[in-house]
Amino acid sequence: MRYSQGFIPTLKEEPREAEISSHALTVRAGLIRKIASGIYAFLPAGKRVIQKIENIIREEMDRTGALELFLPVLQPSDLWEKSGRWGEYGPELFRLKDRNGRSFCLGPTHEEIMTYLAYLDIKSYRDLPLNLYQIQVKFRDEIRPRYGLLRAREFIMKDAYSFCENDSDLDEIYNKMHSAYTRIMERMGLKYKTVEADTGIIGGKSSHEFMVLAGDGEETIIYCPECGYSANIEMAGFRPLMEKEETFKNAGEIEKVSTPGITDIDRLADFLKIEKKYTVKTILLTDEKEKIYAFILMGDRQLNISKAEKFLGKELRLYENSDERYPIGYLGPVGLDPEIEIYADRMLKGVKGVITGANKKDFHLRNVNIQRDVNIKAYGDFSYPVEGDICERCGSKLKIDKGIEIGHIFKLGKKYSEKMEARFLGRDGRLKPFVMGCYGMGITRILSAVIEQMHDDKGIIWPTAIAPYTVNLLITSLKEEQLVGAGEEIYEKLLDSGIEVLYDDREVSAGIKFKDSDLLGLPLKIVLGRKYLDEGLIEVQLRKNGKQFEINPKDIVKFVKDFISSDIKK
RNA sequence: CGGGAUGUAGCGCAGUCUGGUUUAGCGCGCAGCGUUCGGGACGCUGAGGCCGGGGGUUCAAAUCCCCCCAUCCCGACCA
Repeated sequence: MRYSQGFIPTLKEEPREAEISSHALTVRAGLIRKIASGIYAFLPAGKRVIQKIENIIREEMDRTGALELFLPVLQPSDLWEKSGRWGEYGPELFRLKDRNGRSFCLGPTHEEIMTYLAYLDIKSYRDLPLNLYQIQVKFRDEIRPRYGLLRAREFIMKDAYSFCENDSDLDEIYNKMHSAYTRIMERMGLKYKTVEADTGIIGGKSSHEFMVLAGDGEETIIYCPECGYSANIEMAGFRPLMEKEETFKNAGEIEKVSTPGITDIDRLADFLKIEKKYTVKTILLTDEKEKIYAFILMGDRQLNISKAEKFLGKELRLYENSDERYPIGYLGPVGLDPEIEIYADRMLKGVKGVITGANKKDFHLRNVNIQRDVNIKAYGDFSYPVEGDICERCGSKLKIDKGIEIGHIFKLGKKYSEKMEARFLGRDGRLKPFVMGCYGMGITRILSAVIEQMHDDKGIIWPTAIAPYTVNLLITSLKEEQLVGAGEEIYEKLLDSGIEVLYDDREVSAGIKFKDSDLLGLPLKIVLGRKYLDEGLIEVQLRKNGKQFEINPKDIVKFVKDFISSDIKK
C-alpha cells in the first residue's frame, strides 16, 4: 500500500474523551472513528487488524473441527420468549418492531438462533457432536459505553455453540475450546491469564474467562503464583489472612460514642484513631419482595453481593433508602430491627472489642462482641479477597492482577435445549435435549486489549501476527531521485515476496513519517535515507525494542522474512 | 436511571460570569506559493462557523431564562 494513496488519518492530539491509552491510540493512529456513543467505524488499517484477528481465530476454530456459519443479527422475539430471555434480558437488549408490529431484537448473542437451528436439523445422536461458530456483529445497549472499543454498543465477536449427547462429550469439546483459545492468545503474542469465572445471565455450570493482562483492565484477577490457581475476583475462593485472635481482646461493656457526621469506615477509623479492621460494617440488601437482610463484615473488607446471592439463593440489591429506622452510615448489628436476619462474614467469628454503628444517627458503639451481642443467623464467605489472603489449594499468598476479558467459555448444559425443545434421538431410541456449550471471543475487544498491553509513549507496538502491515518502508526525501528509485524498487521487491508493506511515499518531512510510523506501530521500519545515499545501505528498525540494523539491499527480503518467521508462531 | 459537567471551524480550546469595540478568536490540521528536508520545519496568502436545536427576555444574545438533544465523567450493569 502506498501511503499517499491510502486512508490512515492520524491525529497529533488525543481525543478528549479518551481515558485509557488504547482508546486514544486507536483513534490517533487512524484505526477507528466514533460515529455515536459506543458505535465506531473501522478505517482501513483498523479493518486489516480485525481481519487478521479473525483469521487466526478461524484457523484455530477450524483446527478443532468447529464449522463456520453465519447467523442473522435481527432475531425474532418469539425465539427469545421460548428461552425465557425476552423477559430476563432487560433494557440492555436492543428491541425493535417491523412495519407489521412484530418484535425483534438485535442479537447480543446467539444461543436462541443456534438452538433453533439444532431443533430444526439435528435429529440423531449420529449427527453429534457438533460445534458451530460464526463471526458476527453484536449489539448491547450498554448502560455506559466507555473506553472506546472495550465497552462498545456494537462490537464484533466470534461465538461458537456445541451440541453433544452427554456431559463427557461436552467436556471434551470444552477442553478443545480451552486449548484453541490458549493457542489464539499465544499466536497473538499476548500476556494473559485463564481464570475461573462466574456464569452470569447466560447461565450454565462451569466457565472460564481469558484475560489479557493490562494495568487499566476492568476485571480483577486473583491468582496464586505457587500453584497456578486463578479466578475472577467475583467468585474467587480464599482463606482470609487473619492476625491472631488476641488482637481483638478488650471486650468490656458496650458503650455509645458520639461520631457526628462520620458515615463511612475510612473517616470512622480516622476519627477514632483505630485500624479499619476494628470496625464492623453493616450492609442492608433487599430481595424482590423488599425483604431486608443485613450482612456484616470487617471494616476493611468489601461485600461481594454475588456471594451473598448464592448463599441465600436469591437475587439481592443494595438497600439504599436511608431513614430513621435504618440510618445508613450508622447501621450496626446490635439493636437492629429484629425482623432483619443478620449474616456475618466468617472473618467475624469470635471477634470482639470492635466498633459498629449504633442504629442512631451520629452514634457508634464501642466494645461490641459479635458472639455475645449479636444474633447471627449464619456465618459465610461474603467478602472479596485482597492481596495477601491465602490460597485455598496450597496455602500460599494470593496476588492480584488487572485484566481485560476477551474470551469466555461456558458449559451451558441443557438450559436452552430443554426450554426450546431442541432434542435428538439417542442411542436408546429416546428423545433427549442437547447438552450444549458456548464459547465467545470479543474480536474488537482484542484489538483494544492488544494495544492496551502493547504500546509506549510514542504509539502502538503491534505483534507481527496482527499488525495492519508488517513493514513501514519510508524514504526521507522525494527530492532525491536515487531514493525515490530505490524506494520503488524495494517496495516492489517486498510486495513480490508476499510481504505486507506500507510504503510512505508522501511529500512530507521525514519527521512526520517517523512519528506516524511509531504511532501506527508496524513491527519493522525500513528507512531509505542518508545511509543509503552515502553507503548504499538500508536501515531497519524494530518497533518493539528500537534495535537498528544496516542491511545490504540485496538481503532485505531475506531479513524481513527471517524476522517474520522468528516473530510469528503458527 | 440517579449525581456532575460540557457543547463555539475537521481536531484541541479561549470568549459566556459582567449582553454592545468581535466583521467571533487562537493553536493544530487543510489549500496555494516560496524557503526547508532524518524525529510532527518556517514565511506569506487563503478556504472553512446559522456559537448543539427550539422557544423566550432585550433596542441588541455565543453571552441571560425555559425546554429539548447530544457527548463525557462518577455509581448500579456487563463481553
